[in-house]
Amino acid sequence: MQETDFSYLNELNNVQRQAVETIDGPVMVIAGPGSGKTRVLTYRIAHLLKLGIAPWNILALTFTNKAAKEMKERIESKVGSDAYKVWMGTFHSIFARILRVEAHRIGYPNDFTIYDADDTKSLLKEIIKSMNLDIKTYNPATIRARISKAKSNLITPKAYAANEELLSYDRMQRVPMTHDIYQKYYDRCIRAGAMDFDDLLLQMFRLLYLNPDNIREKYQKLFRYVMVDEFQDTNHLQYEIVKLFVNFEDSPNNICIVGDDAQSIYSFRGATIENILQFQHDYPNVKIFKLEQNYRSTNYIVQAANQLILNNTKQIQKKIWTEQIGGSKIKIFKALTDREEGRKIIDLILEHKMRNHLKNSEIAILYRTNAQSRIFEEYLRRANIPYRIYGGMSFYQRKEIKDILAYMRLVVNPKDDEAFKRIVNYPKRGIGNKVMEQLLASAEKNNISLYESCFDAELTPRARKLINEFIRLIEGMRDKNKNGNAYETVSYIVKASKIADLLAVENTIESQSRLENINGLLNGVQEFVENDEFLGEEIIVNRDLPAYIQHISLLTDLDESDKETKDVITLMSVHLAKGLEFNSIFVVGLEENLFPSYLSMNDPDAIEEERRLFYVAITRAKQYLTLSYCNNRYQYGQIRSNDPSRFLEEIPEESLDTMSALLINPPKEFDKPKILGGLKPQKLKSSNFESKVDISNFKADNPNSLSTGMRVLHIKFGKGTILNIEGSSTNKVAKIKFDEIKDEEKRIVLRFAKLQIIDS
DNA sequence: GTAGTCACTATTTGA
DNA sequence: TAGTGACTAC
Repeated sequence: MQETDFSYLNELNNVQRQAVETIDGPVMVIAGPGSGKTRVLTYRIAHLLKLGIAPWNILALTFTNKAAKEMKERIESKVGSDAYKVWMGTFHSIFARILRVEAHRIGYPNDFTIYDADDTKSLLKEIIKSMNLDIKTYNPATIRARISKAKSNLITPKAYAANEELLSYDRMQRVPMTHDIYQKYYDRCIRAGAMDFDDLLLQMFRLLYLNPDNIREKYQKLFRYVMVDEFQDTNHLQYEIVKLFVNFEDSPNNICIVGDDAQSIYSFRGATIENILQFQHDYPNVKIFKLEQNYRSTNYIVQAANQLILNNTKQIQKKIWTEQIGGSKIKIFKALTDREEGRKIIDLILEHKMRNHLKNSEIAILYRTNAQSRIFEEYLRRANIPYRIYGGMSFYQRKEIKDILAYMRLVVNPKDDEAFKRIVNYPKRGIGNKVMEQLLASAEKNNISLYESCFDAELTPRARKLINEFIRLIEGMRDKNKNGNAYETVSYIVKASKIADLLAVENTIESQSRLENINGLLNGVQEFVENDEFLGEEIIVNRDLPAYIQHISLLTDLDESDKETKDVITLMSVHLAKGLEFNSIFVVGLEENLFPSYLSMNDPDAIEEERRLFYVAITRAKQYLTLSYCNNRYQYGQIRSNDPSRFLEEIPEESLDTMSALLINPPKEFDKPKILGGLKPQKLKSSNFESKVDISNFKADNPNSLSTGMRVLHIKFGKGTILNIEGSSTNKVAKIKFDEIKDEEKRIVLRFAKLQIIDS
């Protein structure tokens, strides 16, 4: 090792430095937004390495792959490639890796598959139906949440069935059979060699707790230094696992947790701030460091955040501060409708970019629910601003990808019933409900998986023949996998399954893009196969198909982000934005019943969580923060009107740009001045923010008066030129090139379209 | 067994 | 509104 150089410690402020240097015993770091939390964690790990601790003796658990990846890269820049030998990753991915080696000790195959939310729901549905229960009463999504919560609280099916409190709750909810469903679901997962997301934690706990072959000691010895990021987001189960790693006789209790109670926004999935309080109780000699200096935002934003969070009753006292005085005040915009909100925000972004010389990548639009993204997407496209939407449908959730993935899963683990169900008749091979019912009955009778039941189920000759062909297909793929690497297997699957052929024959824009996605998947597999990966003491050379499947099962949309570092505007939910920062942030849809969500309205605790969520939203902004709301919004197909969000009132007046009122609609609408933290109604102008298509003046012309070459206005696409018109009188179709729609011209059916002639 | 139609309903956040 | 499930016709 080179001459040890600790000069990097000088790059830290006082508290940060203490948190980094206190490596022995329990440590708790309470870190406000933008206070250098990641910095502390990365420097701390780098420091441990510099002190000669072996990288594989360090366990660092995060909540997102992205956070782990970023930290690894930052540690690498300090200490080199040793960074990659640190056990660093999400709870789920680290535990999945351990279980891939140890699962056989607790009744699962090491090549277990991971059931995602869809798999779980589909299995629950099957179970509920098989019990002759009403699928509407027993909503699979609700049951899933219930089971997930039970698992997060270490309640096994047996414990559930013995828990009078839970049972009576279920009776009150008129779903008394929930415990039975849970038991059946649990058994079916084992039968299928599958773990859901919660099982990755629960089975990890079981492994350590049951302690076969003294396995617990092995990991207690290995992980000499344990760190947990975003501790406020851990649930009970996660904390219990961490304690099993750390607590043993004569343990030095080298555990460091980092978190911010004010940013706890995941209670819906079982996270509990109680863990932070409990931690102080469990480790009375804990050393606590509070990072309160904010290096991210201007004072207006920091003060607004401080004031806002004071409205919560439950919190650890702290006050964040910044040296960055001055800057832009917070702007608030009001719109009449959700569409107008979209239009205004995009207009504002255009102007904002010009005036402040911002790149697209410095701007983000944040919203409470993913459904809100559509309107912004539409106006961004119209304005020709490149953007990227996170959340919603991710690459690995696309149908074509999940189909291929299902083949891969069945190849690796033939007991995977959910994969089986998905592809047994895709592409169509004449195996329908009838045959499926027989297979299910046979599997149930013998307590075997569906695939296993294929071999000896009694079937009609026709079905027998089809099933045998299917078995041959899958066995062929399995052979391929035995001899080749993951890439070769997946290429073979794509070909042999005939999915690629099917899409090629279809030959639509849709199917083309599906084919491209499949190619993208293949490239991903190849990349995975070629890249070695470190973890622990040795290089993980095992880049096989099971490893790949596991890898992508735990990926999220966010993890794809830096693949293309294009200059685009970011659109995402506030939840996803946690941990990120942007120069300019737009938080939209600040209305009662939306943000805060209507589901939290009657629950003070839930309102506090919504407030923390808003706290997270505004503290993402470095320099510019803009908030908006509207009176009327389309929701579930009807217009609803909501009051402005209570959170707007909670922003201190000193932080607000009163000039932004000039851009708000006429006073007539402005009937609740108190909402804006004391803002008075003023003479207002809205002309700056008219859209390119002014809906109030729009008047469609008779389609028969249209002809080639005319300039027309379309209510959705804006101005354009008619290139030609074809078809008979009632079915006329016009080809129109719109000025602001890139690349293709649009084919517009005149019977439906509303076009106004602006120039003939 | 499959494809197409119609009616219904559930509306948050995510590893 | 959009996605899903049940039902019907082939």
